[in-house]
Amino acid sequence: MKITFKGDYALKAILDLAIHHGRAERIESIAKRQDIPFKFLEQILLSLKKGGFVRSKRGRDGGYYLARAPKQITMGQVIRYVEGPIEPISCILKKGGTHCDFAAQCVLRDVFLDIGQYIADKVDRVTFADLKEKQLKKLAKENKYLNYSI
Amino acid sequence: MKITFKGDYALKAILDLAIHHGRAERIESIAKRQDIPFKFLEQILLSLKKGGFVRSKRGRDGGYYLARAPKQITMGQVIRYVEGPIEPISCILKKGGTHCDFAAQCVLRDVFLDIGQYIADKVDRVTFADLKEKQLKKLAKENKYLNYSI
DNA sequence: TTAATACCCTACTAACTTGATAGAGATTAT
DNA sequence: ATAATCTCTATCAAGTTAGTAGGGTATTAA
Ligand code: FES
Ligand code: FES
Repeated sequence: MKITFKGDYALKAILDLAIHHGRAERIESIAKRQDIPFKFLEQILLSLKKGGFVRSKRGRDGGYYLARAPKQITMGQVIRYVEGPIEPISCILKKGGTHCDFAAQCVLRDVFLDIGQYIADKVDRVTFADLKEKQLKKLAKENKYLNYSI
Repeated sequence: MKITFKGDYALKAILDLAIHHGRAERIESIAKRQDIPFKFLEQILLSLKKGGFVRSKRGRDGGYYLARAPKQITMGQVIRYVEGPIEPISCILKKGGTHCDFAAQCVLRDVFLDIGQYIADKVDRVTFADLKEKQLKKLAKENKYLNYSI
């Protein structure tokens, strides 16, 4: 019951691009800011590009940028793309992809479906515009106390 | 974001023992009813015994039985025991076990904590008495239509 | 007492997933 | 040209998952 580093990194990368929305950001900049291994992030961004979340520009002054506005991207879309289905499958899916023979009588399944529904609802409602706003507020509050600039 | 077969089997085994509460059930009977590989279930039950969920009786007419009433066992207890923490850790836990350096500013963490809280609440509220009751009702309803007996 | 029954325990393994790293190639601004 | 950047494929060590194998030990019916 966990999200992988890959998924976590993907979310962080997109949040980073949301915060710097409007210009192309180099992989290395994102990697440093978000503390992600450079070469790993390279692969993740390539995958996110295939998924239609980001676009890129090559050569000097190149980098990555969001394919659409932060408001149009949800956590759910990203998680499903890099991690697969969100539902905490018990044996909801059996081998093939269709659900198991006992599904109709399975009371465990009901609980997991309920949980899956909650998670889906949650992550589908959170956009990267929301995350960006919250992130900036948190940082602003910190700056007030610590006198740092980022 | 998934539960393993081991966890699924553990839940099914305990539900089976809850349904047959009062007598000792052989591993093989449980394995057949719940469609679990015998030798795998053997290990799982041994582990559940160490965890204090079940007790056993050896020799002829031996088998496993619940260590306490179905009402006193929750899904959460079992899942945590066989699967570890329920929370969909983002990078909430870093290497050691303490949370990461950026936790205070991390907006992703907030979302995952919320989800983790919901899951924990849910599975901690569902007891095996609840599951047993629902299971028996489902089976009864099926029997009415199909004229089967189990 | 003894044979049958059933749990106890440890070791092993094949396949898969995770979290990367390596390096050559393609593209673009200056 | 050339330096900066993304592109793409391959590889890999470590860990996890889903089992299997096989002998050992306790209990009890007969
Ligand atoms: S969904 Fe298959 S047994 Fe529960
Ligand atoms: S909790 Fe560590 S960066 Fe989010």
